[in-house]
Amino acid sequence: MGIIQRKEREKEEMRRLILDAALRLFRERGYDGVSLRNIAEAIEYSPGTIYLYYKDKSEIFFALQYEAAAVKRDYLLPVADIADPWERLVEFGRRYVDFGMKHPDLYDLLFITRAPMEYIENQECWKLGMATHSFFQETVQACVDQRYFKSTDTETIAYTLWCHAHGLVSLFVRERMRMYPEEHREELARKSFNMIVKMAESL
Amino acid sequence: MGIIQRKEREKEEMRRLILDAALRLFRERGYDGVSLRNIAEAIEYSPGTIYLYYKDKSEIFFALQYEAAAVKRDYLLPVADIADPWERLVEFGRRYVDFGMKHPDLYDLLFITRAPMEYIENQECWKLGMATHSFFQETVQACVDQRYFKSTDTETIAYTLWCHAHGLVSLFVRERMRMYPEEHREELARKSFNMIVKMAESL
DNA sequence: CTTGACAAATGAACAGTGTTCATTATCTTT
DNA sequence: AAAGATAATGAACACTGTTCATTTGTCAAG
Repeated sequence: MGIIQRKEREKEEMRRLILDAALRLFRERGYDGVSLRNIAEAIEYSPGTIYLYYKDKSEIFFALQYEAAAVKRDYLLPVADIADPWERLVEFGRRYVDFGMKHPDLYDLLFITRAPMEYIENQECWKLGMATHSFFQETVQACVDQRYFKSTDTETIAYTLWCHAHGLVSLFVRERMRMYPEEHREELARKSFNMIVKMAESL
Repeated sequence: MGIIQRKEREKEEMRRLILDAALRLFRERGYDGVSLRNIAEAIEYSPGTIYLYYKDKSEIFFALQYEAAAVKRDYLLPVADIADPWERLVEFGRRYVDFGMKHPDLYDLLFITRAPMEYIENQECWKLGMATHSFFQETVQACVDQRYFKSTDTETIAYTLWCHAHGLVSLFVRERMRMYPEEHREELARKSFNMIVKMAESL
């Protein structure tokens, strides 16, 4: 009975079609700048069809947010193999920033866009994000355990580093670096990352 | 000839009425969550009337953004009197964060909300923001001149500190701290601020 | 093959949006 | 009081997210 499987596959392909078009449009014009009719037109279907696959516009957003979280996890996953906690931490940070710079639209989806956050916490996306955050915090804890820092306040250390990385990326993503010439921005970001690493070494 | 003055005053009062209502509504439901009809209804005028005072919705936004920049400047202005550059810098940071925490809606307007940034640069708001940023950078420069830091890369130091402060505030403002219990968030932010100050001391 | 049943896609319709503008009402000046 | 200027209106336009009766397409049974 391969029929229902084929149907399921076709449904999945349709979802992909919708998500790909939606992401491309969101990326270009932002969530609010894109209408469902735009998405429908892009995939050459009628507006009503989309509602057969996603119950409303926000669910498309959540689906994309989940995918963004998955991409981010895959981006960060390899650092788990690094044995030394300090090296693991630095590489984690470097990849976090790198992810944000290379996928500003996904980063925006995950950490900046206003979403009904109360509803999100029950979702898979939240679990994924929490897992990553726990891994980060555990890495900091490992550094603390091995006396890499003078301070032993793991939570504050982790949070402080996150603040810097998030600030770095989100100023970039939301175009608040216009006082720096375009071609210097990336270099400045890299320098700043190296600086916070140096600062953390003597923390 | 008090008439045209009174007219001008009335026009100004009308603008105030619109901006106050708009800010209140934006604060509650966000820029996209508020319609011009909502604003019109709130001030008990017809939708068309608003267009006699602001040419479109985004101009209301820009007016509010300018006011936010002014509030922020007034918030930060007093630190100019602090003679010691290091103390001045720390107090500047403290007030910057404080402003963001106390006026999340204004901070959002200034540093997070997606706005047609290309158009903004010619506006008064941009000048105001640039002046503040220059003051910040000059303070860092003063610290560098007096050998408060080992590093002499003023630009990167200033940017790094800004990244942290902005990350701190924007994670708070956009509700990405839900993994920390509500009642601990402010304390964590304060601890993190103190930590970055300590880190900067040995920079 | 044809038929009947089910699923998928449609597009008109509803209530909302930002914005414009001819019309109406109000106030100022003669 | 009449004429002129200014302010306010609300209907209208093209858009939005969303729903749903209707049409179209697919596939198994007779």
